[in-house]
Amino acid sequence: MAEQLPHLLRSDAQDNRDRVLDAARALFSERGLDVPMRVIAREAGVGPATLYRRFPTKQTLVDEAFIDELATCRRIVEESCADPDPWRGFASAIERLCVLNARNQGFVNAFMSANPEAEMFTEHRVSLQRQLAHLAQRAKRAGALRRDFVMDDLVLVLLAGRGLSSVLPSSREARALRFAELAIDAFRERGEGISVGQRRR
Amino acid sequence: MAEQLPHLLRSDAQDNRDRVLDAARALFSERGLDVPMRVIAREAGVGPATLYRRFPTKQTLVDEAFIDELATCRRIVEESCADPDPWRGFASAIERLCVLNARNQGFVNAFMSANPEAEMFTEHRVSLQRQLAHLAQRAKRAGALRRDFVMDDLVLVLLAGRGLSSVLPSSREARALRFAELAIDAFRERGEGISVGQRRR
DNA sequence: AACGTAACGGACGCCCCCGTCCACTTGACC
DNA sequence: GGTCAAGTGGACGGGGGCGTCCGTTACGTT
Repeated sequence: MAEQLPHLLRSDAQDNRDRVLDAARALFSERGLDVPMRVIAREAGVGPATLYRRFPTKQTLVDEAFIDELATCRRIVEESCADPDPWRGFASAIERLCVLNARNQGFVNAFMSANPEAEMFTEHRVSLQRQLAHLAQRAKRAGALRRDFVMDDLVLVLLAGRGLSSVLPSSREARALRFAELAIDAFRERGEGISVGQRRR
Repeated sequence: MAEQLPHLLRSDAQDNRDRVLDAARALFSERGLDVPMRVIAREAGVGPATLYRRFPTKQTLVDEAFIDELATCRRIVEESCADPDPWRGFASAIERLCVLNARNQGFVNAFMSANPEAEMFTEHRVSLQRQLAHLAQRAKRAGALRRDFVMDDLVLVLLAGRGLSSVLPSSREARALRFAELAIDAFRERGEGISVGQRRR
């Protein structure tokens, strides 16, 4: 996590850099991406110039700050792929991604849609999307995932999860879990009992 | 819609007021609430001062601009309550509210959470919430709505619907419909293969 | 047509945010 | 301990949004 490439930075510079990243992570997670750079700098106990020297643009800082979360994403999806039960793997991926999104306000915004020029993100995005697609296809083949499921549905749910940002931090996690539960139920293939009122040609 | 209280405003003033409201509605719907007042004024073909004279604060403008949508909300919920089929009423309310939210970017933000001091909104909110609760209870009693449903779930879905703001306007409506479909499926009581839609005891 | 007042809009001040510059400080190496 | 480049933070300029002031315009009434 802490950068330890053959210490090109002076020790105090490295300290400050780490403190800035910590502060950025905390604030981005708590309040979303539109936290002023000054606030991050003040929180980290450095001046604005120091912050800007390490991270020339706000985007750079955002990218660096969320590298860990990105790794978490990959781990979640990989563990889900490793689950022998296709449906449980699929469902647990959704649940854990929802919780992760709820915990980090800014992450989905940073990852999805937002910045098209962040090469690092797009690269990981396509990779993640491929794994998720595989996960979904496996679950569908097992007959557990609704037949009309498409990948866009997953994006829809993940994007929607962003909407519960406004709830107060205390209940945020519980909300995310409930939301995931509902989403998973929505995706579950329901038995042969065909319901009226849903098929709208 | 157009204010016609015994014309206290001069004709040109009334015209400008209407144009401002039209522009505000269009821009808020399309781009969300964080549209600069200047942009609204320019779009309406008036100066900033004129705008601020009619609507002393941005909040005032937002409130006025969304009065119609609020009425639409009420109508949707009332029509759903009037539906003899409990589940269909509940489901159609969700679907239509989702579409309405997708069509008007800023509306949910304006209505939910956002401004606690907008007395007009809060008043309507509690009233709407009561009706929705009735709708839900009726559907639950009919055995069509999942037993563990709570009102917070509905808020969750409506709030989440806000998250699909980022998709481009073209596919927005289709997304909203699909999202509503998923939400409705999530809420449907899954059970003994009973077909919902017609009252099943 | 003339007049008084409501209405208008360009210009202003204020604040917040971004990113940069520069004179001062401090860590690291001799 | 001395040296010096790397590092630091306060101050600056630019941009944009909000809300207001004031000289000018034009409605509508007589």
